[in-house]
Amino acid sequence: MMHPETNDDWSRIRPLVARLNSYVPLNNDDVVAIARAVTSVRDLQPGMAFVKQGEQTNAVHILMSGFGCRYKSLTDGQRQITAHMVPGDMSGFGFMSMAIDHSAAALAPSSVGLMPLPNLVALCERHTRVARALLHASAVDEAIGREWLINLGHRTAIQRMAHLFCELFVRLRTVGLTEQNTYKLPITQAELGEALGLSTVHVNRTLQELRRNGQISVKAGSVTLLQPASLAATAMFNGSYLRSDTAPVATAV
Amino acid sequence: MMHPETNDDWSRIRPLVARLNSYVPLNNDDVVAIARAVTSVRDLQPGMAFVKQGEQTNAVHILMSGFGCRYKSLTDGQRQITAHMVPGDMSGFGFMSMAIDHSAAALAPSSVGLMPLPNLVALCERHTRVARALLHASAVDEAIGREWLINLGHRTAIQRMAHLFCELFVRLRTVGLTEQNTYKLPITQAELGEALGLSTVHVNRTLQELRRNGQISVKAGSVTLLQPASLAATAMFNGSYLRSDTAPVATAV
DNA sequence: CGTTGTTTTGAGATGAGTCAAGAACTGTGG
DNA sequence: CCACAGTTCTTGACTCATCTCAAAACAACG
Repeated sequence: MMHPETNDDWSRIRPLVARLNSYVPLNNDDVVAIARAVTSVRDLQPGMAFVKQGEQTNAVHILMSGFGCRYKSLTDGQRQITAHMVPGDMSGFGFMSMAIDHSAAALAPSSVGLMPLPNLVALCERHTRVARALLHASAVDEAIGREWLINLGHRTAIQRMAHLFCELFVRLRTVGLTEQNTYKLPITQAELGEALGLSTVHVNRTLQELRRNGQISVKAGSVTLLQPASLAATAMFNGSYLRSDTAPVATAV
Repeated sequence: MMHPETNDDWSRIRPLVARLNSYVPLNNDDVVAIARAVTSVRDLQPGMAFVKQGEQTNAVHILMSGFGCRYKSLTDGQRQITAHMVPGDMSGFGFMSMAIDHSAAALAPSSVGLMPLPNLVALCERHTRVARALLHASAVDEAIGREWLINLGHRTAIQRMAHLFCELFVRLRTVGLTEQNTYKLPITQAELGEALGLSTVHVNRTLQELRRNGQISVKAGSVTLLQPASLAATAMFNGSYLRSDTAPVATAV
């Protein structure tokens, strides 16, 4: 008979653990408990939704690998992406007896784990640190949403895009998915536009401008921040909202 | 010696209770416990902040009366309002050991109550219904944020404004602060613009258009929805994200 | 009745959208 | 290994929603 904690289980929850651990240091017990609370994991192709608007859910979805997003479909057939999901992110847990107002889907080949609500509750009760880390994570998610609001409300196309690249860099670095200043971003320009509230055409032109400025390079679904400081400056990016430390003014990127 | 529950205490938490009760029916015990968990109440003049970016807090703030907002200040001196606060709304509770990323202030003369974190925790532990209602409320707050993202990302000026007027109508009705199709909205056009991501000038012109269409009337800080259905249509407003019922497609407004 | 903040109007500038078409990939089957 | 179909990316020309600047009308308030 096989033990539930295989190597596989471990690597699967690594991003989640990395993220939570960045907020509240966890011990081995905590990590084992998290691994045990995740029941099933399923693989998704790009475009497949794992949370659907209007449904009710009794489990929390955790992105284990790949890349995803939450979005709302609009009446005119368009959609607005309201958040990106990187490995270690989970869908909010405030939707118990409520029809959920948005959908979530994979943007790249991904795997998604399920943590049934009872497991989550038990996990939080027995592992205070995990509970605090989860609360912290959800506070950061909210803060990200607020920053997006500023993006759409006050920033120009180039600022928005630069800001998104900075945000994703920091988030992916937190879960150990960056190499130097490079990370995988396997999404189309159209999808970028759906998140940034820009037309595909304008996304393209804006990307060109960032490349022309020597601020980033994009090839084969990978983004490299060539001049992180300059990029952060044009984005008016200050990463402190993504961090747990209480430093009032954090260094750029 | 005076009993803690005076008439005053009761009327103060009425909006909060109304809101929570709309999500999960509460009994008298629950209500009394909520009233007791609120320690101090303080009055604020327009413009005064009660949550400040960068601070840490060990209490939740509850707007008892008046009108407020959360916002982020930008480097260029502008600010983006990220959420309106109507009576019964509370500041998120995910910021325990964390520097908060935004500020909150009164937009009209308001009173704000404090609920220390220990009280909140005890309240949730002993009153499951209240805990569920609070979670529900915070899920609705998140949903509102997502809808704002769509506002800024995909809707035109007139749609955004119509949407905001619909949203506020439903939210204020939930806490019993509407009369017929009228509610108090004691904020300036400039402040409207800060929420909608529009210049003051354009706010003005957009308001005129809504008036010319006979969709709303605005006088002396009061808004009246003259043609709610028409307004909801131009806004592409569907209020189901504000409600607790699970009806898949709710009626407009 | 002046001072200050808010609303309204006008005119010109511009960032981003739309439409349309061509180029460059990507993967697939012969 | 090539040809083909389907995306995705790129470019150009034109339109338009919204912004900016600037000033006037109005309101509130001591």
